[in-house]
Amino acid sequence: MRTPTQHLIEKSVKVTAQRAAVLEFLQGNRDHPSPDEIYRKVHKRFPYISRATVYNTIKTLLKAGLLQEVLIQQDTTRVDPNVSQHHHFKCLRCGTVEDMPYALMTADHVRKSLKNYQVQEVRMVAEGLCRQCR
Amino acid sequence: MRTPTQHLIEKSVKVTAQRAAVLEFLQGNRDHPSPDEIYRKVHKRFPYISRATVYNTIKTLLKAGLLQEVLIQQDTTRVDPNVSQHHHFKCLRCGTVEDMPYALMTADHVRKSLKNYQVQEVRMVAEGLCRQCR
DNA sequence: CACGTTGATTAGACTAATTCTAATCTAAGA
DNA sequence: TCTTAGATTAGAATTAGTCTAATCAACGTG
Ligand SMILES: [Mn+2]
Ligand SMILES: [Mn+2]
Ligand SMILES: [Zn+2]
Ligand SMILES: [Zn+2]
Repeated sequence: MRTPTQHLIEKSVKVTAQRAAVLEFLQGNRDHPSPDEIYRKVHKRFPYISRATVYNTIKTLLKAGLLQEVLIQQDTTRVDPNVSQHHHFKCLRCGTVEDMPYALMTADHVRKSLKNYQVQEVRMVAEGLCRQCR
Repeated sequence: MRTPTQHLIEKSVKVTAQRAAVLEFLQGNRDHPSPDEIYRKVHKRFPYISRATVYNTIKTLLKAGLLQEVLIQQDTTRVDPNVSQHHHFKCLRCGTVEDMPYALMTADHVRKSLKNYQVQEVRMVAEGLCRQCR
């Protein structure tokens, strides 16, 4: 299991304590957190980090392919350390966001129906009640 | 073809010149505009309307079922006078958002694969290049 | 068809998320 | 170790959207 530092080096990203701390938090997280959630959590263990650095680091990690953005709600960005292609399910009661398999709807499937377009990606969000909430 | 005023009366929404102007603009629009785009366009013909009223009117029309929100980009809301269930295609070059048929991926399809969840809705966004841009 | 009530409109203050700025600091290659 | 390009920082600026409280107007009632 590679450490956050090893991931950064692999991607030729300059290693700093802040970046490693953000990446370490993200790698153990399945909650699709917002930048502010990341800031508050990392800030507890590393009180010197600033919000600007969290935003900067998110951009750096996005560019390096270590992170992706998920479009789940309008008011705030949520990020996802699972960079594989997949879809999402959002519980309308408790708000949790879970992963769903990409096979449910692939870009290829859309291509078959949309001949005149060049389809590169497809994202799907299902909404309803999760196992706990229904 | 019903007028904006007739639509408002049907939905028991108090008719005002501002609401009719916003609804008239929206009904002739397939661009999934943002609140600010609505404000700027309506403001040209109706210079007395305020931004607050545009936001208020959007909420009123959403509640009345004459409008829906589409989650397409993070930075701003986009609204859709097409209130039927459907999906969207966003062109990565020119930014236009077009409608896609709901049949491509329905809530029923997801239900079959997610037995433990109670799926209420499903939204899909495909991205790529449109006919003009590819 | 004037009246009165209830709800709509308004400008501008406010909030929250994000970006920018410019001074300071530091990772890492030479 | 030295150097420097790039990273970090606090706080200001920006932007989308909400709130406030004063004014206005739609429309049901008489
Ligand atoms: Mn995910
Ligand atoms: Mn649409
Ligand atoms: Zn739940
Ligand atoms: Zn295009």
